[in-house]
Amino acid sequence: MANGVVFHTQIASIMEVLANAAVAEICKLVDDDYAVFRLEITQSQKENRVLRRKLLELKVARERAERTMRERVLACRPSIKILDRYRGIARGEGHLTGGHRSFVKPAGHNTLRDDQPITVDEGSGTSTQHIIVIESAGPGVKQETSEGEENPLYSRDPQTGAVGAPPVATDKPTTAPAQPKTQCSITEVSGTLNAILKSETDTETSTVTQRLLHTGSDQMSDPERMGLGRLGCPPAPASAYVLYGSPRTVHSHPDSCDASETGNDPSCSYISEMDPSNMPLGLEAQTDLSRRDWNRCSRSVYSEGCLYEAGEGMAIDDVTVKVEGDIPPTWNADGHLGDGHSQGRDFLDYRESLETNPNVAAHYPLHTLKDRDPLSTSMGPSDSHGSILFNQVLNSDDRTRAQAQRGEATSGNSKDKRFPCMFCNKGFSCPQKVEIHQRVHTGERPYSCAQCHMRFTQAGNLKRHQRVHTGEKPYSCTQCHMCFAQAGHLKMHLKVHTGERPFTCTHCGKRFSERSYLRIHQQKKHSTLIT
DNA sequence: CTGGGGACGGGGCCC
DNA sequence: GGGGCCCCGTCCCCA
Repeated sequence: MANGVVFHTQIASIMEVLANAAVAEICKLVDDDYAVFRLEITQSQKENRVLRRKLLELKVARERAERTMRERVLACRPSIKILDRYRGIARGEGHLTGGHRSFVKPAGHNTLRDDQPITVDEGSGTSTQHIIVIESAGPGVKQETSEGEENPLYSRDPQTGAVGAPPVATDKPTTAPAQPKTQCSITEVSGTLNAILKSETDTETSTVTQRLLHTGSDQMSDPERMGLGRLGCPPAPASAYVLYGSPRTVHSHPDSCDASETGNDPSCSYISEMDPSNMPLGLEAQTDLSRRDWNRCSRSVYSEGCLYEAGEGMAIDDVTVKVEGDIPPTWNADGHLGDGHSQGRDFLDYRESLETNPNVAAHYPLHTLKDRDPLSTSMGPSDSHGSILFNQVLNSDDRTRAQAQRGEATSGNSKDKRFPCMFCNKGFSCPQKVEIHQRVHTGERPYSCAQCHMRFTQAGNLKRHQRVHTGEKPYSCTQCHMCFAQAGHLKMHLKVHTGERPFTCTHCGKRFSERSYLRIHQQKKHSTLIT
């Protein structure tokens, strides 16, 4: 019995020894493998660093090459290239996902420091290779007209008012006598270019966005006050326009590229730094004559609306475009600085106008625009309403384009419609029609509802709108007891009773009472669009 | 399907 | 008679 106990004890001891030996062996193996593994990790990390460095070098080289290429392209066709992208965006071909934007910062605005580059996504939004900076600074000067058609108003010295004073421009191309009339001349009447698209190298300006501050006070010429005054509003249509912007001068100049290569494209616009002290431009410098001419010549072309994005850090209170020469009034704006919610329609691009509209090149003889007394001249700041209006402008631009695609727009060459829109070349029978139509482009809404302050481009639309407040529904259905505020709605409603469905889907044969229903159906069911 | 608004053409009135 | 101006009707889009 005792022997059995001893035997078991010995067995247990042996087992313990063996177990310890096994554990020790395992630990040794693990340690060895761990050391090897650590060594491999270290080597891999070193390789990763090397590869990363190489990748960075390649990326930098690629950026440099692309930048060089882009600069060359901009040197030839500065306006078109960048705005091509904007047009794509405006048409929904692109989407602003927080990168591809234009920035407009007012003078004295602290949120964006001068010369502070803003990296924006460009093109497909997959890379951030270039920088577009739209600058806005203090008062400056832009006085330029196309060679040979100098307008005394436009050539007026902003300080002295002297007619015919040469531009302050210093670039040779500006004064090149060989400058043909077809070269673009981005002209601003009384002020300066407020915003420019500038290449990263700060050597070339590709296009311009102009901005006017519309104010009713002649004293509001101080740049700082102007900047703060953005929260004000253009109080009256007849008041003067004041422009504030960068102390730079943009020159049109003979294209450095082969003229035949550029064709009808606008020439390059170069920017040169000017001494702000030498060119103070305030409203005081403008003569009454210039103001009158400004209003007379171009009032209907420009926006009087206030477009604001309250609290968004950026406001587009008054988008005004003046173009003389072959370049279209191209502008774009994004009221959402950095919020990542920009939609493609937040851009407005009239570049297309240039491609088809020779009238842009010349001053369209707009009829004298009387200072009408709209039902309400309230043009005050409208917080979010401004963005709504802005989008409506853009939407209407798309709509106009869609109508043109359906052949509803006329070319303006017709004898009966010999008054073309200087933006889209659509022809109208009389200048008043053109004026109304151009509000589509300018965003001007002179008719304001006293009840809700909604604004309209046409008096009739305001009148129709006011039925919303009055509850008037003068159009009643004879088949039922329904009443409508619009005749068109009654007409549409009657189709319910008649069963009329004139719009047929070409794919499935389903019929609809309205074109919009058919369009929605085809989009959903057939993924196609009707034109 | 309804309701609201954008845009345009046509017609009448006045100068 | 022609042009400017205004009003109205209409079509259309979109929510």
